[in-house]
Amino acid sequence: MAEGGAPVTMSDVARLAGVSTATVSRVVNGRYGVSASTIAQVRSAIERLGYESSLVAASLRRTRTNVLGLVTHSFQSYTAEVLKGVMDALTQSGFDLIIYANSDVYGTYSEGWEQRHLTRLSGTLTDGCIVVTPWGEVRTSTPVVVIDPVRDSTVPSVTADNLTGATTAVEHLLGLGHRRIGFIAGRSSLAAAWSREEGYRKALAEAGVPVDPALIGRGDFNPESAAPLARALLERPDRPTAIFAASDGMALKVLEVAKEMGIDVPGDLSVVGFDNIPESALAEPRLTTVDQSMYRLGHEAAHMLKSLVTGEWEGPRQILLPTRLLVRGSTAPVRVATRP
Amino acid sequence: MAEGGAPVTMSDVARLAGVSTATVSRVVNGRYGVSASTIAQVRSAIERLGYESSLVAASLRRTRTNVLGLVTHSFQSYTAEVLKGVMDALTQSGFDLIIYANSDVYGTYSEGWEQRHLTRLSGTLTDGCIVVTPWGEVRTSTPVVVIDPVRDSTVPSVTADNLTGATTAVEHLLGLGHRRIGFIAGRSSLAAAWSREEGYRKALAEAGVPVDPALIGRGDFNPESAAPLARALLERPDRPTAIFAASDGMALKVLEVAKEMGIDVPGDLSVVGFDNIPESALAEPRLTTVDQSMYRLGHEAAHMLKSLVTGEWEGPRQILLPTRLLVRGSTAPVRVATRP
DNA sequence: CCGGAAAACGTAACCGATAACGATTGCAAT
DNA sequence: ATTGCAATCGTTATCGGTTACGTTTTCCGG
Repeated sequence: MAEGGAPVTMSDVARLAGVSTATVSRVVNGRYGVSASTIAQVRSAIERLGYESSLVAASLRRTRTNVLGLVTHSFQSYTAEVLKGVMDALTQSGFDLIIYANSDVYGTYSEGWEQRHLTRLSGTLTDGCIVVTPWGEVRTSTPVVVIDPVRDSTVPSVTADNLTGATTAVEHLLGLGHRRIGFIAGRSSLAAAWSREEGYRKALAEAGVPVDPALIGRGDFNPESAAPLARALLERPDRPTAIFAASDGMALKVLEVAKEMGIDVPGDLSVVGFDNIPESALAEPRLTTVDQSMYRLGHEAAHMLKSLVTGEWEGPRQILLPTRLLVRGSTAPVRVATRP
Repeated sequence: MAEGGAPVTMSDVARLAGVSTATVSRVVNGRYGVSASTIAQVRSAIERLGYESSLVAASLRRTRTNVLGLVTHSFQSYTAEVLKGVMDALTQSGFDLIIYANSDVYGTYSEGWEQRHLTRLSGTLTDGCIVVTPWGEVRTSTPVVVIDPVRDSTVPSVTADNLTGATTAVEHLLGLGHRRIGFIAGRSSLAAAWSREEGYRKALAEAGVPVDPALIGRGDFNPESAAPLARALLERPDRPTAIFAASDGMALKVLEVAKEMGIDVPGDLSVVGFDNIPESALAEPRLTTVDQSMYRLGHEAAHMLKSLVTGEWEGPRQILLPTRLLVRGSTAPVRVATRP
């Protein structure tokens, strides 16, 4: 290794090879119009100096950069899954990936982060971007695919089928005999949160169970927001026999609160989450949840963005991916009615 | 949202505000020498147009960009932990983070990836870079901190105390009465792999147990590489009663092979891993392993890089972080000797 | 009312590369 | 020996900002 001095630029190569920078550029990009001997000269100079072209300078002038961007507000465990899916979709595609994360108030949702990140990247650096779970709308001059968009968004997006997933989850609880089913909602501006609530209402409606507004708590997907809501639900005299939380993070908080309050899960309370984050399989009891494959979300989003950039996208601009109910240890048949 | 046309540039702002781009630049960067009224004009124009400065263009001319880079060859679950640590260390620090990943042969170690990624970023885009588990040496013109460097590297680095960790792991096995302890090594060019092997040898030496070369298999940290090695070890007539694998990925493979061969873990065979990846807690039986906090590795690396960039680093350039043995279900006392 | 310094602002070079265009060269056809 | 057409290569403008430097304006005290 060498903590080498100034970075070697294209003009360094040009000088050593005795040609102009234009020629070096042509060689680097394999363009037509350079003689074999000149190519050899330039290549040898590049080799000697250890030159590598600057992504920044190139992207400033070029229209296409063959780099896709991804912006996210934080790195949770599911983010890694998304990234894996994205990378697998990009393998051998010729597109590299740049992920941008800014440093103010990491982990919390500062208004407009997606827009700031996006404009930082999309000016010239990237040909298009994937935005993971934005907090608001996004506008850009290059193609964008959103994973988990906001409600009523018309931006190209990839989402899990939250409606069906939530419906199935609640049907599972109904099938176990539960009738008083609490719900902890996510931030309603997000399409995912809204659909999950719709699924909850739909399943109840189809089973002829009236929706009790008192059993619905309004969280924001942040696990911390769920604790007081769970407590409030469980302290009610007519407390629910089951709780469906709109995210695993919040569901795990429910488990925690129940344990604190001495409520046995799944004996006294059944709990269902949504997402299937890795931690949910580690919980005690293991959490019943709706699996949305983050890997697939990332994979599809990357595939779609790639095609959008090259202009060969034919399919729909809003993709819905199936979900799957994972029945684990946190749900059980309701106890024989103890009501008067 | 709006799929707006061309991105708005600084000269657009200048034109609307009736000033030169130099003045806009001064306002944007809060530099001295602009009257209050002009500042207001420019700000209003920026607001109206929704202008945001291009990271690319700025970084080309500027020396400092306040962006740090990170390069990794793939996104495993531990990568997310590292990233969390990095981001937490960067919160409110004024440094943003850019992660670069290229698309050829994702997941496999193509020679020299770290160097390619690095030069893509370090030309002008970033002030410094973190490299996660490189495959070879790295040279750059900007500061670099390596997580898990190669052997005998002099680059600033952050590493877990692999030697002590491995020693402790083997001592744990010795304490359970094991004497024939197999070892599956990692790729020896990496410092981590080498130290873990040293720890193995050291613990045996201190216990007066001779090292049997036949009990050492040479893997490369890739889980797949461990399967045939484990099989070979376990098919021996004098097979080991315990196996220490240099990584959890490989240790999990050992569990798999043992199950295939009908060998009971931990009854007939004890297994210890290294890393404490999330999956190891999910295995059946749960894997005893040495925890190296990926979060802390990332956190320390980011902290160090930040200080190196600002030139205020005082501490050592090679940091060693403590490890912790997690005793779980895959280890048990050795069965009474069945030897003749 | 004037001189002069400081404040405010514009001009132009520049960062490292690419693209459009023009200039030069070589070789075959006329 | 000219002409014509490619192939080859250099020159220059440009991308979107930043910055050194020069010019103009403002605002004092004398």
